[in-house]
Amino acid sequence: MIQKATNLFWEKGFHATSMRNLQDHIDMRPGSIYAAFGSKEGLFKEALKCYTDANIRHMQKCQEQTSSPLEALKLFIRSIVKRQQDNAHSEVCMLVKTVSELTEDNAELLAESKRLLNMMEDGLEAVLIRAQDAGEISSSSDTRRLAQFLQIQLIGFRAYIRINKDNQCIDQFIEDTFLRLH
Amino acid sequence: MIQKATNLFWEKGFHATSMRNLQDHIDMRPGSIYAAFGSKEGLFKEALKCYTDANIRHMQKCQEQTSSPLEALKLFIRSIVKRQQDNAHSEVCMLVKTVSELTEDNAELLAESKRLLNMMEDGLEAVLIRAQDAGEISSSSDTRRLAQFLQIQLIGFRAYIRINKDNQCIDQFIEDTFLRLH
DNA sequence: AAAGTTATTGAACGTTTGTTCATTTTCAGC
DNA sequence: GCTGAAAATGAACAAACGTTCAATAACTTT
Repeated sequence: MIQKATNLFWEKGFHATSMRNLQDHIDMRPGSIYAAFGSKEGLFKEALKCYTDANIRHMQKCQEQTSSPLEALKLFIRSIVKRQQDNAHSEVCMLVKTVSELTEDNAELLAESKRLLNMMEDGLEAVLIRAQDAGEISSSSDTRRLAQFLQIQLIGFRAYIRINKDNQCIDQFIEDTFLRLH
Repeated sequence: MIQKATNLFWEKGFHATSMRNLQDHIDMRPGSIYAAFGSKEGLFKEALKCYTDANIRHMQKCQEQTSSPLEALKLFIRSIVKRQQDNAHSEVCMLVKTVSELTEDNAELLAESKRLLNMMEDGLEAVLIRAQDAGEISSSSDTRRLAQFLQIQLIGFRAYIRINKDNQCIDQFIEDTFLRLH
């Protein structure tokens, strides 16, 4: 049910999603929603959490599929890109979209989105450190910097797919990105 | 006056900017606005044009400041990044923000934003071709691909600054990006 | 200066917004 | 099966939304 709300918020954004839209989409009446979440902002905050949790789970799934941390990272980024390419809506990352949309008028949600994005970056770095321990990348590499680099690339890729859905150049850019990590 | 409207739309986004906000900010009454632009969408479309024109002019200014096309590109990207770092609002590119925010409910504005972003990419490629002619990058380089690459990097940089305003890592990433062009 | 044309005004319209709350329904525990 | 707490309902609220238009003001032309 929070899942459904998350998808609607993700697609339409915070402001363009009305409580009526949500009521229809998750099949709940206003009273119940407000009893459970207090406000539109409260529900949105829950959606941000739901979205981030799903992404962290996805990252873990990727790590379980291979013993190579670097391969897991590639799998992670490739699958996100592929899903966006195949999906009709072709949405960018919900956290990035939120950080882009909101202002200080919704300071708490804005700060929370930034916090979750930095959490995702920490997750990337954790895998990069494992790659370093496994000897897949140089021990002299700055893993924090590499995580920032990957974060920037992924954000850029997803925005570009949103703009030019049919352009298949991204697959090659992903390869190039990982060549640079070594 | 369109300038002022552009700035407000840029900061708050299409949906969060109300016609009342605009009336106050540009000091016009609803009747005049609707006589001139027909609708909120009409005014927003004009704002998109205004924003893009300013960016194209900025690119041209950068080219006038140096005889090296590659140096002009670096100047362009660095100045955009710097402005965003110094500015209190720290907004991402208005066109990217709009593409991220809007759905098929505003199909025309969405398509127009994508079109303008591709126009900007064409502008980047034009300078890259000049760089190629000047021998600054290999004649075997795919300038279309390089333009896509730069576009992706710039979008990623600006999103990252929006998330982590104080993190100064971007300056180094810009240097790295241009090392890769040779 | 009068007449005609264009631009500006701001009150008002019908919707839609986020939210509330008295009422009804649901479901334990006895 | 009755009772009391918990959850769900949906009509209703004030405020804000995008937009319209008769009335007024400001310029042009003669």
